[in-house]
Amino acid sequence: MTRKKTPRRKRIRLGDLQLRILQVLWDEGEASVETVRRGLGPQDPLAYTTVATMLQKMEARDLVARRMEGRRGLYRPVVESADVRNSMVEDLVERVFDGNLEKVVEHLLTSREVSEDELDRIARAVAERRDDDGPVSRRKKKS
Amino acid sequence: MTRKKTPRRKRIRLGDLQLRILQVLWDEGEASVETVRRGLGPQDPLAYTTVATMLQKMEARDLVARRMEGRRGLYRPVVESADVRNSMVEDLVERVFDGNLEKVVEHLLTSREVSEDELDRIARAVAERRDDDGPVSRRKKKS
DNA sequence: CTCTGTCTACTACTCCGGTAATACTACCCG
DNA sequence: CGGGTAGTATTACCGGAGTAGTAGACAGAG
Repeated sequence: MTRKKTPRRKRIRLGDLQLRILQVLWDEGEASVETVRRGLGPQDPLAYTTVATMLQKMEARDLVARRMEGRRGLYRPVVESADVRNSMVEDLVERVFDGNLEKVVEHLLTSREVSEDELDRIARAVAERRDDDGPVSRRKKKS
Repeated sequence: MTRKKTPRRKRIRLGDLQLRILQVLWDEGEASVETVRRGLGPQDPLAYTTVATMLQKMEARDLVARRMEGRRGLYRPVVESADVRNSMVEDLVERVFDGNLEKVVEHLLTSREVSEDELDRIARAVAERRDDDGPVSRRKKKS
């Protein structure tokens, strides 16, 4: 594939905490360590320094960026949520389902309780996707 | 019947190698270290001991079981592929998509190149699933 | 100007996946 | 019989995630 259009097509693999932190940052836009810490939820609160350390590590890996405001650091996500999701899904599809998309969907449908409702919406999404793209598969969607 | 067969609903999280090893074992049924090693593919072959070590670790974690045949160990998968897939998918859906199934499907549909063909098959799967669910059980999920 | 609380920086430690070298053991072959 | 071969067991090491303590810097309260 080698698409030059996307510069950093690096597979991103994140741990739990990192992901949760990013989620906070995506919500918040920019946040101090304390804000992030709070954003992680009240249950089983982490030490301030834990969050700080993690953020540092993530900065080192260019997952987030820091901007100093006075002597306070404000963190901002560098990677986009879509990219991360993408990476992780791709990763899974590849690792577990051998890259086979249908297998995944099928699995999703059979392995969980799926409500009529959900089924409906999914069907609709598929249909939409279908005429949206017309009978052409190789066309790149330009939205 | 006591409690050996207890449906262990434990989330399984596996690394790359572990997953690949399991895949071999699922295929093979039962395999020696060497067989597994070969099964991992000719490209970038791992040291025998690497595979052996990994298998040991996995045995310790009850992912695989070992049976001695003479002085040779034959490994057999303990976890089932469906369970593992399930775990990993669930994990992802939860971690990344907040448990929202549609989001996943939608993501799958928009983030990759999806061929007509695939769309077709997916649509069919959904439809099937819907039918399937009709007469049998009208179960609603927790909304 | 000093005390106290907040923030960052640095360091440390555990656990696990991955990778492998070494060392030991038993078997088969010539 | 003796040595190569195949197998196991033991041990080690790295990197990354996760968790946190401690030290140092500074700012605002009196």
